[in-house]
Amino acid sequence: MTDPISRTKTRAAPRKAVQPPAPPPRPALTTASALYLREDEIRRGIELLYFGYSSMIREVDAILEQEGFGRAHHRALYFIARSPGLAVGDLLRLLAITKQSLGRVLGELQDRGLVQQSIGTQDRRQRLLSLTPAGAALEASLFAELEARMASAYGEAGQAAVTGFWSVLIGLIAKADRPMVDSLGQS
Amino acid sequence: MTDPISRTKTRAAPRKAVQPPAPPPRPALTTASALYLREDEIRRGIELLYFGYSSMIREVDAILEQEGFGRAHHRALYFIARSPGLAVGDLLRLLAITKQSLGRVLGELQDRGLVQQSIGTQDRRQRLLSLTPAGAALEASLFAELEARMASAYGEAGQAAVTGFWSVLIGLIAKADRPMVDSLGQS
DNA sequence: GATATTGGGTCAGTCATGTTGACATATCTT
DNA sequence: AAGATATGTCAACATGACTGACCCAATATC
Repeated sequence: MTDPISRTKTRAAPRKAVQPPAPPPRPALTTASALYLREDEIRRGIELLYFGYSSMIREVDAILEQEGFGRAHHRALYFIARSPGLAVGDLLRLLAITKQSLGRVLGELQDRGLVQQSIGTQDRRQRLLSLTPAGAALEASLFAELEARMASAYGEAGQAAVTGFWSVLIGLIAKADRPMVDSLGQS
Repeated sequence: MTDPISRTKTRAAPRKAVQPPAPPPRPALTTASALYLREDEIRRGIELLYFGYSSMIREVDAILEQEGFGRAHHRALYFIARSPGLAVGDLLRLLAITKQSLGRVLGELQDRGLVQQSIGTQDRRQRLLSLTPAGAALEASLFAELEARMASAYGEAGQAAVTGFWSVLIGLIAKADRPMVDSLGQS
């Protein structure tokens, strides 16, 4: 029993502590230094995106928990608020989840009287989603939190920074998906 | 049974389709128009952040799935790669999850031979985390995907935009958390 | 007009990742 | 010596994803 790696043992077997690893082999400052600089810039972007998103959503999570909802409910509320009359299929494409997953969330929102459906006018198979007054009120309170954070960040950074912020994010989105995102504004 | 709202019924009761909602009451173009403009800018930021993050992570998810891992494993790998010798407690603070959640993830990574621990030099209670060569290889392949996306977005947007991108994201992070994020670079 | 496709809904089971709460052990601090 | 800290572990549970298999109604196609 020299190297207890397996996790299948019934009673816990502590994982071995090894020798401290050799320090990472930092290259001499030659032609490679530009590449290292670039890697750091990339990593910084990844990290800021991760922590920025987490921070923005944190307070919203707290409100949602009080209401007995989760982020999934919020995303549905958000996009329905953004594009009233959205069809179920369009919402599915935006969220990129399965019909079954969305079905549960949407069902709960309808049963709580926050979301309602109407029958499509051109295509009667469609179900067009909209918020009830209660749904609009909840969405507004959630949006207010996001807005406060975002407006403060915009203000700190300035208008030019906001433009840059947008354009980098657009660049991250696959070209095929960009029309979908762009069309959210004007409905 | 006019309004089958309850979800407690055994057999499905279809939710009612209501009258199409009145069109949203857009205000006349008075003093409020500046506010509406601002709301749209805020919503655009929220959406781009959501879709940008999703898009960036998408291909990484595919690789992880092949390996039988999830995003949680990736986050651990990422931060250990970023700050070799990171203590468990520091990783917990970065991820903002519970010890038990991290324990499972870290255990799996160790059992698969991707992560190893060593005993802290100043404080022998600490367990310092580092990647094995296999772990470093997997992390590198995941990073390569993120890097490709991010570098392309940086390139499309230009250096000035990248600076703006960073500064808005920093603004989103609570001031108390900023030192933690900043310290990732120089370890 | 018959048939195929599409939009939406539902049941059932599974998985990944988070949570509380309670304890155990080794090490550091006072 | 006593208490605080860093880490690990067991157990039970919640959420929100997933796959797969069906169903109905309405539209499109041949």
